[in-house]
Amino acid sequence: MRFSKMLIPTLKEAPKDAVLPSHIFLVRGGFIYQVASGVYDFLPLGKRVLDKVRAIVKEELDRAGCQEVQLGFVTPAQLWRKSGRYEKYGAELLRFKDRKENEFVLGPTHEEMMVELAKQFVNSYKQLPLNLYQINLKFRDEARPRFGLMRGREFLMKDGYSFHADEEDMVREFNHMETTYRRIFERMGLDFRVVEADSGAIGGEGSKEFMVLADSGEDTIVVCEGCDYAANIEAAKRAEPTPPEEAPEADPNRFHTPGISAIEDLATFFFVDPWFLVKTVAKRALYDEGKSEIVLFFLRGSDTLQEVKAANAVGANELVDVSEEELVAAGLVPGFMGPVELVRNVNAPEGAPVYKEEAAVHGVTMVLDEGLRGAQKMICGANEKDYHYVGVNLAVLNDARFADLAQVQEGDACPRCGAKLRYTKGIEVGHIFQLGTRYSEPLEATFLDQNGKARPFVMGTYGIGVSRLLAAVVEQNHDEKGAIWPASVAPFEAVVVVGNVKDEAQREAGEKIYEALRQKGVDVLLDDRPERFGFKMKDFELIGFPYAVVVGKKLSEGKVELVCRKSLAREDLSLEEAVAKVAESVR
RNA sequence: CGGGGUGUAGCGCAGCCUGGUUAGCGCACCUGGUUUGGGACCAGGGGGUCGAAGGUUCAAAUCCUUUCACCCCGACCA
Repeated sequence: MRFSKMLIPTLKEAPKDAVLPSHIFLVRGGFIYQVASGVYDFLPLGKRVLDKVRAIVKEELDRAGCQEVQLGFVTPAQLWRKSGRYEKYGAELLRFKDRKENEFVLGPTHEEMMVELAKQFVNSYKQLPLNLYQINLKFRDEARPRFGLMRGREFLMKDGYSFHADEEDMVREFNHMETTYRRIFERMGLDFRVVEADSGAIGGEGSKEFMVLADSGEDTIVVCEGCDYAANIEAAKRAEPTPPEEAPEADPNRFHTPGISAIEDLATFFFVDPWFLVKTVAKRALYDEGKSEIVLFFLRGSDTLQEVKAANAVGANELVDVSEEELVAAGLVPGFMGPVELVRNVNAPEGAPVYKEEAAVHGVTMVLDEGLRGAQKMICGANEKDYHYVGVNLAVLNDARFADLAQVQEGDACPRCGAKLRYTKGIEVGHIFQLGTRYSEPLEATFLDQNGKARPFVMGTYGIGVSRLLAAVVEQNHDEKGAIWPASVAPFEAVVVVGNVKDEAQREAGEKIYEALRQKGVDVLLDDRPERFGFKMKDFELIGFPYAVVVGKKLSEGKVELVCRKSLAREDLSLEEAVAKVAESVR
């Protein structure tokens, strides 16, 4: 391909709204063009990269035994109603009607459609397991698209779904997919971590995310300095923390704490570490069909509430802030809430302090963090204005509802090896998930087992953000001049730059090298534009082809220059050497 | 969805506050010439419903109203 014939509109200036390097360079390099909020056109260079990424994904999945299909981008609303997601998915689902007033949605993900497909054609355990995938457009009407391809509304995604006769086989495939995904991202030259992820209402260890490490990532992940433990902060665990100091000695008592309710102020007031305080976080939990309730989450004052964990603990779709007025209306005392009277205590041990009668609250659910189980000598709100209890033994609440609610903090100990955990940022490029029968059951997708009994498919689901990968690759491979593509996904593996096209000898040598590289199977571009040398080199650096063979002044000595985009190192070689070296380097 | 901001040539911007001839600049583009190892220079040239609609006025890019789009912070993100 010749540069002079290709539509490659490189820009000297960055678009004013671009912040991330990947966004800036993809636009400046002429890869993509924004047509609407969160919707991008792929120009020739962008399309080439996209196709290469897509090809790698396809190659590895096919090798892993998956079968590619392509489902309709436009999907009937009826299916979504059946699974209950038509309402639940919310505003992100783009709904519309055709001329006959039939309702449709643009597919944001395709569980329903794929389950329907399996239901239609898979009837027997003999047909299992089956792993179907597609690489197709998705549309999610994101509240706030941003960062170029990183968070678009329309995007290319690989979504796969596997069907199994039992849990065990599904887990086997899940692990197989993890291996396959690792290969895919390794081939793209990405530095990534496989992290344990939030598996939502399903729970368990059935969800892993593939995170490309980058400061600009939108997800916070917790990684261990000692072993390979890594988890999304929404799901991260830690070894049981050790108390920071001796527990404060205090007889069980009700203590006057006028106007003091913030954790910090209490810690100062009582001269104790926040570890010994009970923090109460009030939220309104939203459920299906517009139902909601106030939930009080209790945890150590030294911890903060992890909202995803908290939402999962009560099975809520979402947690929102709740106003003081609402709390008061529910019979609560904002600023002085504590678990003691609120959680019914039926097994108070001998010698437990006598607290006042259970507070007159209604419609409130309470959950305690695991870290408070059996905690002793604690200080907590007395559910009375300006009063706290000291010397509280929370063992009295052992029958209460406990869950992991606390957010893992930097410096906490690894749950596996005990080394220190720290935070890093990641871009989610893949997610694999043990679905179970979450969709097959409500959609009545069943098969007949050996005994001729109908059973719902046990499913797994696996996603890769294909267009997002372009952004992730650039985010991790760029310098101040532009992108630096790994050869495996580069729009071209090399460019031959003719320094001055009016110089007949240079032009001819350029053509010769270009042809020789093509003969060797190198995906090469010939920059034959009538531009000055510097201009072309800037474009090479901006676009980020892995190698440039520069035909210029040293041609008179029989030399051309090989420039490595990554190191920017250059070396003088004969024409033949340059061709051989490029061909070898991109393999 | 809450808060803030911006819409003027393909891109980046000035002009608006304080209304007044043909709406300007840089880059890009076209023609000719000189250049040719790090985003060249000279000369000439083309391109704009000033986001849209309505209003005020003798007169609107400029003031008012409505509306649309895009961006930023936050909320949200299978």
